[in-house]
Amino acid sequence: MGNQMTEMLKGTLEGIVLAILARRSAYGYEITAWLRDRGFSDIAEGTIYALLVRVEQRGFVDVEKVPSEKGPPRKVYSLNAKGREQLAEFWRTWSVLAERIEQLHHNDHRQDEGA
Amino acid sequence: MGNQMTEMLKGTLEGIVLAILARRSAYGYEITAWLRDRGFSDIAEGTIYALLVRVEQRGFVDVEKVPSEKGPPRKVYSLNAKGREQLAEFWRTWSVLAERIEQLHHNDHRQDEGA
DNA sequence: ACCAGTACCTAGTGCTACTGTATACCGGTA
DNA sequence: TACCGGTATACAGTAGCACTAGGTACTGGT
Repeated sequence: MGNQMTEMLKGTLEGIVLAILARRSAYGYEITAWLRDRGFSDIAEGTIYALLVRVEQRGFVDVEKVPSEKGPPRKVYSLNAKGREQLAEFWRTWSVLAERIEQLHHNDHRQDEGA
Repeated sequence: MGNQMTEMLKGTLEGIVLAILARRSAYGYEITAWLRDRGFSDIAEGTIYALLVRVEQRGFVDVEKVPSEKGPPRKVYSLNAKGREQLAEFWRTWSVLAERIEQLHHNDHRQDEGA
């Protein structure tokens, strides 16, 4: 993937996955496929699994092992209360950053205004 | 600073600084102060200097040493052509990411819509 | 002589995403 | 039977970035 996007995903990818899990429970392989369907073109599979381990260890999600007809058992993740709080915090941080950057973007197109 | 914001700044802080330099040339101490004035509350000084070294090594900026009446000489950075191209690339990447995330943010508030 | 403000620099740390590889289960096919 | 592709997870090693916590150096005021 583009190096720039890779760096930008740091700190946001976790929020993205939590947001997906807020809509419905899902397992790693599914999330990866979902992300690829949307524009997140080629997020490495390994990345998602590592992230899911992380959020599980932090207690943001509950896990349930569910047998699959098509392969090995799935680990289905559900967002819990703590995870929902974390997601809310993510949106707060994101909003602050996005707003400040959009301001810069604006000013970037018409130079000089001191304040 | 908040851990979340710290992680989110990875990959975006460079773009932010380039955007600042697109408006006018500046030196490290000045940029740090500027960022603190704006909402980027407590970005560490060391961070900015390290970042400036990086973008200089990549050839995105030109540097000029200017004596100061108030302390040691300043290293004034100016965005050059290559830097302007990098900044444009940054805005492209940012736009893609921000759009996708905003979509998620939207859907986050009214559940289920399959596609 | 000392301190605060200005201005810069650097080694080491922690966190995160990526790469590459390994494991395992299933169905289809040669 | 043997093999391959799709499904599904896991993990060790790598690279990049912001932060911490120092340090250097120049100026003016007390």
